[in-house]
Amino acid sequence: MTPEQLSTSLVAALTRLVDAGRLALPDGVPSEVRVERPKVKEHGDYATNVALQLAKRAGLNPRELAQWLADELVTDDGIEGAEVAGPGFLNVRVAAGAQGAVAATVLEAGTDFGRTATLAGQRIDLEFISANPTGPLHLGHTRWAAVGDAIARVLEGAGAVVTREFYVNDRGVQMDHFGASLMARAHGEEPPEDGYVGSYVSALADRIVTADPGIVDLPRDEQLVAFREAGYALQLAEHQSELEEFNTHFDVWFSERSLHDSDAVEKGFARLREQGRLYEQDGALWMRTTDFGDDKDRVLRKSDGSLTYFASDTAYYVDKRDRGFDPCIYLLGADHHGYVGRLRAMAACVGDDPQQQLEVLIGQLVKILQDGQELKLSKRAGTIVSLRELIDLVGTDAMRYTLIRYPADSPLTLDVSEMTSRSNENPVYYVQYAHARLSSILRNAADLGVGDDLDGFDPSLLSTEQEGSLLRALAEFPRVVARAAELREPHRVARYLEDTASAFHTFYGACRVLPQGDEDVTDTHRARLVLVAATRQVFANGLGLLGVSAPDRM
RNA sequence: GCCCCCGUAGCUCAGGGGAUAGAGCAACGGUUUCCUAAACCGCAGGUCGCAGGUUCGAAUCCUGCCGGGGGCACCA
Repeated sequence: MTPEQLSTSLVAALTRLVDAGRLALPDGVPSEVRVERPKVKEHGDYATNVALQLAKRAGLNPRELAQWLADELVTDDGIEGAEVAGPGFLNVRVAAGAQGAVAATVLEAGTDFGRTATLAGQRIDLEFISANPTGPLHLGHTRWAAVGDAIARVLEGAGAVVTREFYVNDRGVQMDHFGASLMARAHGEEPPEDGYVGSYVSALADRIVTADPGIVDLPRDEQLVAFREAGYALQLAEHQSELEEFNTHFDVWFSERSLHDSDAVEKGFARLREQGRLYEQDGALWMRTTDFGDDKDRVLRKSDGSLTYFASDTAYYVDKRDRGFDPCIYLLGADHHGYVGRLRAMAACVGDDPQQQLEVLIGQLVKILQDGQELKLSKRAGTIVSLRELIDLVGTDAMRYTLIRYPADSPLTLDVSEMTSRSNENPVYYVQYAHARLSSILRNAADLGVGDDLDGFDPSLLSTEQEGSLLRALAEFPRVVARAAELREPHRVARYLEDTASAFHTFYGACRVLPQGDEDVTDTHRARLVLVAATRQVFANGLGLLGVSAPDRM
């Protein structure tokens, strides 16, 4: 019996009470009843507070209503007992057979266990990182890479179709500063005042000159462009290969220039004009974002004829919507928080509902400590902890997991020594180890000729406390994934896996799975092996949602 | 001046109306003739920033304040 099935039984019980005229609910029977896993075992396998919530509306005593529900519920074969407790909680004990059947449910679903249809039909655009191609990806980008990618995986787990996009700001003055800095370094000069000074600039310049020695002899104007374009190409390629190595795949690398090369910007303007949100003043073209709560109108085309970043952003959004995405999700760093208001206003200006089509997730910044001192990250100053360095130091799995297991909207402080530690201080090993241990049992079982197939599986043999805890943990997985997708919070999956790993390790310590010595293979061995196989499946699926590997050996 | 995030164990952080507030790390003690000890078991650790309010019930929701981080505006 899964929590979903219990919830369904409770709704059915409520419906029967209403149909029998014993219960009157002004708002009707709720479509879903929340069921939770109690913290203490005296409170049963599952508990619900539905009686407390409905009693007032129904004009009843909560305990009385809970008792009626209990009486209805126990007519179900899968329910062993139901008791009223406290002010009106209903504590439910599930029959061992019904609970053990969860293992079979998991195995039958296989890699699909955990997938739901809660977001089915949605086509979601998820934009994240979107770093300028003027320097390496750093720790902040690394957080969005891990979290953004995990969000995409979780959304897909809930049935959505997701496109992951990286917006490349390859236009504007920053690019020229970048080109000028590369050129200066190639000539052994200091970068200009607004230039980039990190050591990576010199390294890039060297690579460019090595590949094309004649570049330094070009006229200054041409040379700057040549350096800019060569540097752009190298930096972008580096972003792409590093992110692939970090197990973060983008479906679309969207160039800002392409918006201007096509008619996208004009299409954006046309949309705004249709909506009556465009006007000219002082020689500039404005969007009337104040119609939708922005604190001032925004310039799209300056009086000198050049287009603002916001013009690109508007065109980009319109382009996404024209490609059929709903909603468009942006994952932005807290340093871009001031941008949210005008993005929302912009979406409204083109005729969308910002509550529906546009969603901005603000991620707080990451701090990194080394020897108790904060490492200040600055592309300009060249003090960068880059994605490349992090992958080399910590490894993709540990780095991804560490970043994903915290909610993105909570500020995060990581310690270099802790992150670089490959010891068991890192929770990722705790979870991966569970998978490795499970795999090992299955290998040994194969050697002993004990099958984990479902023929003759007797779920009622999984009756110990530890087996029950583990089964309930497994049954929780689909709800966790659905909730993580709904809230865009993949850290819930990581925390869930940690809890489930604990339940498994405890089970492992208490329950012998395989026969010892010359013992005969019993149905209990076989049942436990089914449970082991099911548990391994959940870890594999869960780690997959985080983009973290599930090793068979450690 | 306004807006957003945060404040929970010594440290890093979960929990975001429900029963006795949790995990990891750090500290202390124990467990391996037996499926992976990267594990398990035990012990210890808390005015959930402060003050009001909402209600059967608040760490959780509302208001105010304090503290930390970030953003916008203003000034230049």
